[in-house]
Amino acid sequence: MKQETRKDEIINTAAKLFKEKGYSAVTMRDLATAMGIKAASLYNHINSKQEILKAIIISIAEEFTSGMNSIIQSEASSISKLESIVALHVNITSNNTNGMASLNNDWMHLEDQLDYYLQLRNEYEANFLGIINEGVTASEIKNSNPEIIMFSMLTTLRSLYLWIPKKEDLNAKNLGQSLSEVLISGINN
Amino acid sequence: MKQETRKDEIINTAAKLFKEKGYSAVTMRDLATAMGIKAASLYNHINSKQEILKAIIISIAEEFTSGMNSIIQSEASSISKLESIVALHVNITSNNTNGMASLNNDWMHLEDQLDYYLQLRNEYEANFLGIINEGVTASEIKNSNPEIIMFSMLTTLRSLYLWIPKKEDLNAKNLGQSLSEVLISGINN
DNA sequence: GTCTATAACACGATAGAC
DNA sequence: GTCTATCGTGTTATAGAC
Repeated sequence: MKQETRKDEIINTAAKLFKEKGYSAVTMRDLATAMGIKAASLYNHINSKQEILKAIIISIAEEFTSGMNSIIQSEASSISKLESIVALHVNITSNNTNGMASLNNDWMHLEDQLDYYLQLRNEYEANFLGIINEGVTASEIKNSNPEIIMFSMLTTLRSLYLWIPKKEDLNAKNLGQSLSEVLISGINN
Repeated sequence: MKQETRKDEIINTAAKLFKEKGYSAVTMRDLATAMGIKAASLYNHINSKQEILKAIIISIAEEFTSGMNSIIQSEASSISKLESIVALHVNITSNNTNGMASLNNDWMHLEDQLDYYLQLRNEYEANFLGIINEGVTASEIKNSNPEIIMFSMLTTLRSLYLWIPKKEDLNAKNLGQSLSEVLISGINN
């Protein structure tokens, strides 16, 4: 575990504030106050507000891409791959709850890196849908609407950042298992 | 169908812009440009930017409260009530896709009406959870974690505004049925 | 109902002292 | 590494002409 630099501290504090009010509503003065310093002092560690947003979002997006690549290269069943995706979201979100809020809500405020982010997101969704379609072909998954299935799963997983902080008693493994069961097997008797 | 006033036109245009960039990132100049007028002219129809946000969010929140009250007063089964909740979200979101984005993402920028909004939201979630708990007691719903069930369903339903505009071929009734099946019966064979 | 002009203030970012 | 002071610009909103 590398020790946290002052720049990391700024980025983590910013992520917390961005979660509460969104990127546009958080000023550099807000961020400085939360750090206990003056706004001008922030610029000794970072070059711009935009750089902070980029640092938060792109690193997480690349984590998802990397995790998805491992999953699609495995030879597990489609259902098992979906369970791995649930676990991937639970793990990344548990480790960076605040950053996930920016990824979900403030990606459109990326400037230089917007196209790159959208590319990663589109690839991720295409891989996700591919797994579901495989599962339908293999009769592991019901032959209903694959896009509705992906939409339902992915929006639930993307919203985990809102919910994990309230449920600290559930560890990541248990949460992943419970959530997989609800998403895959449904809720009715 | 009452005819659209200039004020309604401003509110609807604002909702569209708020969906794209969020309340804080949309300026009165942006809004005026989208309307084809100058920023100062907006103030002949509305009193403040805040008033626009309030008009968008509170009316939708009250629609949900009203719909939920009808559902809990019915004597349907718990599963049937959940299907009605899905239909409620599909209907409201279909009729006001842009406004749903503000409800989900910009409620924290409400000033005077923030407490009222939070009260409506908390009551809605409590009623939702109550229906699930009833279903568990009546053995209609699996005895797993009711909060995870609510979280999963509600976050999917709250994200419908992102998805409905892309799927104009599906009408509200079909979408509601397909989504109910995925959420209630799961996806596996 | 829309315009031009502008008030009053907040914003991101920089310069230079310590 | 943090500060004070400030630049240039953008922000919501108002005043008053047409």
